[in-house]
Amino acid sequence: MNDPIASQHTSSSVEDYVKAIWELAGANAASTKEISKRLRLSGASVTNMLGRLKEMGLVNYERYHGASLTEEGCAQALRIVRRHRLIESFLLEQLGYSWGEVHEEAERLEHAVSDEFTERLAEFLGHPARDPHGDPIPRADGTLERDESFRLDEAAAGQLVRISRVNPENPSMLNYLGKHGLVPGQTLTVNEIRTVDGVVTIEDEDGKSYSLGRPLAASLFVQGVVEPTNTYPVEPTTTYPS
Amino acid sequence: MNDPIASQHTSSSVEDYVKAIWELAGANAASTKEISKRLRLSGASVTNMLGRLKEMGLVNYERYHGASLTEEGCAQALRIVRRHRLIESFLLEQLGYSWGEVHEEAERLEHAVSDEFTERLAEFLGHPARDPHGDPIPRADGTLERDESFRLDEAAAGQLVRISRVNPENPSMLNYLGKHGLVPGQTLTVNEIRTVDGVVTIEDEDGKSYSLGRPLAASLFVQGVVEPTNTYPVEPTTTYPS
DNA sequence: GAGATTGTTTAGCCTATACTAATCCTATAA
DNA sequence: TTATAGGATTAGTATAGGCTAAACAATCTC
Repeated sequence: MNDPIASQHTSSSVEDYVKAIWELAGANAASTKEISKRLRLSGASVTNMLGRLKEMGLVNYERYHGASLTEEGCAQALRIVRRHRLIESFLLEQLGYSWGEVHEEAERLEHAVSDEFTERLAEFLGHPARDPHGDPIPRADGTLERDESFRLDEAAAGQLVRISRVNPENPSMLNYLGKHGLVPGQTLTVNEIRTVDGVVTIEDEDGKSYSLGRPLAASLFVQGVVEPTNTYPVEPTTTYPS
Repeated sequence: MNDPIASQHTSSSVEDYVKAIWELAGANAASTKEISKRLRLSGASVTNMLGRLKEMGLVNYERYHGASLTEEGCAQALRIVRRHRLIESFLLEQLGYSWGEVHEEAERLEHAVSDEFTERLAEFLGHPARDPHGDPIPRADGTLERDESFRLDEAAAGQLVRISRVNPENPSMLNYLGKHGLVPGQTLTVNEIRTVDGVVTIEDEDGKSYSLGRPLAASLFVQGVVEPTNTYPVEPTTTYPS
């Protein structure tokens, strides 16, 4: 009577592993230790599951040498990440969740929703390209926007940058940054980078300046912005680009 | 490392049993057979789980005599039903699901969403009192609107009735009824009830008439409507009731 | 190159939840 | 009052996915 008919869903556990490997390593191999730390499981459990994932064709795995995603595993990871980021967008923008609350809920929901739901939600939200943290949302066809951003603490002093995304790992940081308007889209000038302790001093568009400790600075991902030196008048276009 | 901290969620299985018992029996006892049929599980599995549910204090259970919900079990069932019906409302009204698709998705989601999510969703939907099938949505405080409706095939010939809800069990019936506008809120006149084969003939507000076979007629729940004979002008009120 | 350190795997176990087959009750029908 | 049919339970088993403790491999240091 155990009837797996039409179950497009692998188990929640399997999905967690695949996603974790994707987040940890992308196309590279993730070690047992890394995975066990991230999922808060014992190493033994991870070893065990990696064997199973290999059987399923989701990872390449050789003992003592970590695991990397196969093509299929990677596709699966992107499906989960797409679900996750769309759900986060919905929770934040429509249901009024705060940045801190959102992650845990999305973490549970991402294993329960169908592809049907996901695509209808995407439609409902207007097919956003990025979630509220600024992370790109994988597309339904399994492609993912290339991300050119780098950590704020790797910027150069004097550089003009725009916040492209915020590491969603730590809710209290998220809330802090959100409160000060340090959210995706904001433009900042990097005033000083103290390599000794990692403190980064920045100035926002209103001229307010902040000193961010290393953990905060490492949570902010930015892209370089080229200050236009010569501005030519923009030719009027006949159509209105969105 | 198995850490059930702060888990307001009982397992999905437990929730399914509790909900099934509620739907089958309300305050009465449900038999092992009934439960096993509804959940599509073997009788042995059900017996086993009923023992466990009793340990948890969710049901009263004596072997060979079925199980009924305890107060706590009932409260839990109502929480799940509330989640289910709110989710169904959202899927139908906001995401554009059809009546047939909605049930399965809600069935999965109801086990994944938190109370936080549920209440925010209720707010988002404007705190509806009934779901799109016309079923009353249990309130956050655990109370449930009394339902005065009866099955269409138990109406009297000549009676004027209003559809109050539609049994959501059978998707294809739902779709059929929906296509013909036989949805909650519609007013009908019962023309004839053939007790021999259970066929009910009705007439809708536009004068169109339908013959419904027994299964369809038993899926439509209606309330009697009293045709106003004397209409008095309504006194104006000084406050605007919502 | 020999330890020492740290990460990985193996072995053995546990729980939740399902299953089948066999047995046991209960209620109904004669 | 008893036979019997059908529902309920028990016994034994399976699978997924965790765990700990102990053994093992790889790497880093001297």
